[in-house]
Amino acid sequence: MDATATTEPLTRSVEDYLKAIYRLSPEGRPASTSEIAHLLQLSPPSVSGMVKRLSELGLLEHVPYKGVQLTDSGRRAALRMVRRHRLIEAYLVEFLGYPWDAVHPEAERLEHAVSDTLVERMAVALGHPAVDPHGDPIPEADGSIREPASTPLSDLEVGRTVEIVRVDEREPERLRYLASLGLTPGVVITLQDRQPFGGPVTVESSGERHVLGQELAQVVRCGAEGAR
Amino acid sequence: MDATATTEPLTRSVEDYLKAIYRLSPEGRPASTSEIAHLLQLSPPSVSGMVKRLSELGLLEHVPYKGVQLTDSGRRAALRMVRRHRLIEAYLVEFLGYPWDAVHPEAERLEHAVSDTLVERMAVALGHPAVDPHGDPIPEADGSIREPASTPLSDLEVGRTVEIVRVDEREPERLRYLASLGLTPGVVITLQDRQPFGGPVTVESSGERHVLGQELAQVVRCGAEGAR
DNA sequence: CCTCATAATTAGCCAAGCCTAATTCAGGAT
DNA sequence: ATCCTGAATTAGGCTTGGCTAATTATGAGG
Repeated sequence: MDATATTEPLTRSVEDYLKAIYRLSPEGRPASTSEIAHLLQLSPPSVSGMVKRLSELGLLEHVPYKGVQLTDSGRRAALRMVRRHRLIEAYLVEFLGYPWDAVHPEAERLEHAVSDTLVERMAVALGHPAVDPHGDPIPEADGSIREPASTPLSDLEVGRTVEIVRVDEREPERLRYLASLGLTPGVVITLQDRQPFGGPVTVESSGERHVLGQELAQVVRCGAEGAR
Repeated sequence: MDATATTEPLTRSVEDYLKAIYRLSPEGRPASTSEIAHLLQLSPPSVSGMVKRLSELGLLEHVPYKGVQLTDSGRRAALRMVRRHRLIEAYLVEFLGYPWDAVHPEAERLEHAVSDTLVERMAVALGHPAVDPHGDPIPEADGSIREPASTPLSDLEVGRTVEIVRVDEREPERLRYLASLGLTPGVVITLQDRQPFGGPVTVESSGERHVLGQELAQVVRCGAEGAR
C-alpha cells in the first residue's frame, strides 16, 4: 500500500527538492516544475529529471505537464528537514549569539549534516520551542505541525493591540531593520494608523512610534483576531 | 611562487582526502596511495584519480609510484578541517551532553557544513580550548598546532605519577571502557606495575586500581617525563 | 642482472545532478 | 476547430567521484 521509501539516506539535493515542494504546496495544491526551478535556482529540465527520480522513489506523485504533490513519505521527509532547519536557527540564536538575520544560510547547510540525535539534543537544550526566531512553527518529531492563524499588519484594524507572531525570514536586510525598530516576534504593538491604497501604517510599541511601508506591513504578521 | 588554490570552496571529498593525507604524514613523510585508500575506505584507483586532481589544484605534490605530500596550501586546508573537527567534538561534549565516544561521526559530517563564523563562535563559547575531549590538540585559526610530547602508558616507568593527556579517539568501545574506569584526559594516575613481554599494566587512580592490557596501555598517553 | 610479486596507474564504466538546445504538449485566443 | 505561445519534457553533454579489470612500474630476492 505504501512503498514508504526504504530508509536509505536521502541526498542533499533530494532533501532540498522535498523542502521546496513542501513550501510551494502548503495545502496539497500541486507545485509546478517552473516554480520549483525558480525557488531552487535551477533550470526547469533539471527539475523535470529529478522529479522523475523522486516519483520513482515514491516521494512524490507527478502528473506530467501538470505538477507534483508530495506523498506521505515525501511530506514526512520534508517536515523532518523543516524541523531541523528551524531548530538549528533557534539554537544558533539562543546559544551561539547569532543575529536572527544570519541564521538562515547556516541552517541551510547544517540541516543536511546533523544527526537525529543532535537535533533532539538541541530541542531539549532549547526546551522544545514551538517556533523559531522568526516565529515559524517547528514541526514535532512525529511530523505534526500546527500553523497558528495570523494576520499581516497590513490587514489589521486601526486601534487594535496585538502581538507580533511571525516575520518572513527571507531578506536579511529587512530582518535587521525590523530588529532595529524592536519589531520582533513576541513584541506587543498597537496599530495607530493606516493610510489607504497601500499607504504606510503607524504602530506604537513600548512608547515608540514607527511608520512602516506596505512591504514591511505585509511580512509582519500578528496574533489572530481578538488576541490581547 | 605559490598557486595557493584560489579560495574556491573545496568539496567534502577533497576535504576528506586532505585530512587523511595530513593524518598519514605527520612530519612530511610522503603518504602512499594504498594507505590513503585504506584510511578512506576507497579503492586505490579512486585515490590515484583524486590525487591527480588535487595536485593540479596545487594542494599536494605527487611523485608517481612514490607518494604524495601536502603543499603549504593543502596543509592549511587540512588543518582547518582538523580544527573544525576537534572544536565540534569539544562543543558537543561540553554543551550538548554527548559522551566522548559518540562525537566522532557527528563531527565527521558537521566539519564540512559549518561556516568559519560558527566554528569561531563555538571556540569562543568553549573559551578557546587547547585540546578536544580525547586530548588531541586543536590547531589555531592561523593554522599553527602544537603537539605536546606524550608517552604511552606502556612505555612508562613503574612508580611514576603522571597525568593522562590523550587517548586514541577511534574505537568507541575502547573509549567507553576507559571512561567507565575513569581513565580520561586530565586524570592523574600512578603506574604501579608492568609485566614484561607486553603484559598488563596496573595503574592507580583516585584510590582505585585497574589492570590494563597492552592495547589499552598503548593508546592511553601520559604527560611527558617529569610531569607532576 | 633478471624475475616476479606487489603497488600504482591507466582504461573504461557508472550514477547523481546539473546544463543547453530541441521538441512536445496544454490551453486560451481567434 | 485550429493556431500559437509558453511551460514542460526529452535529447544529449559535462563534471565529480566512485568502481573493476587490465596494465605498468618498483624494488627485493635469487
